[in-house]
Amino acid sequence: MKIGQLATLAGLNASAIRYYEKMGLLAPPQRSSGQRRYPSDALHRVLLIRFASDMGFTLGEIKLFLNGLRDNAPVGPRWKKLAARKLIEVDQNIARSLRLKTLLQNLTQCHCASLQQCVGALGLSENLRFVAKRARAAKS
Amino acid sequence: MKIGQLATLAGLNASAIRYYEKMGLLAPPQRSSGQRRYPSDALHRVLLIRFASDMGFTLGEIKLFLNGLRDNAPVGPRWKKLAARKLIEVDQNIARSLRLKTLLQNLTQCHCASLQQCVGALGLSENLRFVAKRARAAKS
DNA sequence: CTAAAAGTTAAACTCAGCTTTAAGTCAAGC
DNA sequence: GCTTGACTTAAAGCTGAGTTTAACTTTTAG
Repeated sequence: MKIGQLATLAGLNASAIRYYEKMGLLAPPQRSSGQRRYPSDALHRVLLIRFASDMGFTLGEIKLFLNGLRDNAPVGPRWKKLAARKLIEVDQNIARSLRLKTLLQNLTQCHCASLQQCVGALGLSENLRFVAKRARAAKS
Repeated sequence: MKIGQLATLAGLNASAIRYYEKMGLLAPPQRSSGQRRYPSDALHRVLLIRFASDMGFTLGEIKLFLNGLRDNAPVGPRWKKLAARKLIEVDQNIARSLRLKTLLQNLTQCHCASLQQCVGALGLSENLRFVAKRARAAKS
């Protein structure tokens, strides 16, 4: 299979496939007069990369557990550890998004003429100060 | 107030304040022998920018409704429209995150030795193909 | 008075995940 | 055999929201 076909089947650009190879996620395939020729199971591998990427893993993380054969730890436990950590991130993201949603709903439903009025009316000024305080604390 | 104090109170770096000014979100303040001197209400403005930024608005969007006095539309309705649109994005983000959470939970709880086995066992292969198909469709 | 801390600028750098460009080589159809 | 489309490379560009750097000036503390 040539790179264009693989890319089409995976829903990517060919440049993305080459990028994965360069980043060490995809083994360099055989070449036929300079051009890459992929075995058919390469598609599964690429789809797996896309899948993990869609799940929020960085390419670095994906590389870690796809090429982890040289490490001592078995692949399964390491992968589960990664997944568990990502699960925490996802949960935090959900919690944050829910808070944002509440705030946005309040803001879209209020009858103020300006955002500044809204913020005052909804008592968000304290929120603002709190956020700033936390940011200051986080920096020190 | 000098820029450092404003930055500290807002929980930002001074460079961020200068960046906001450069991007047109913050009016250039008075200067005293070349240095910026801010009135006390500048803090409120900066906090407002941070607040909106935390809510997921881009600086471009924030600029739009903070400096929108030259436009015809009143600030309130325009802001609400933006907020409503952002609300949709937030909802999509939540939905996506919830799906990811389910997948990650399944993956962390299964007993496969490798991710590839997991994907097979959980019937995610179809998912992968579906994702690829959607990606192909989205490109055409 | 002097040294350190905080201010100034423009321009370059950061992060991730690619895409685009330029300049060339190879393959496929007529 | 010729054109067109697909492939090759390295290097540069893109996005957003700033940060960092370098070289310099101003303010503040001792």
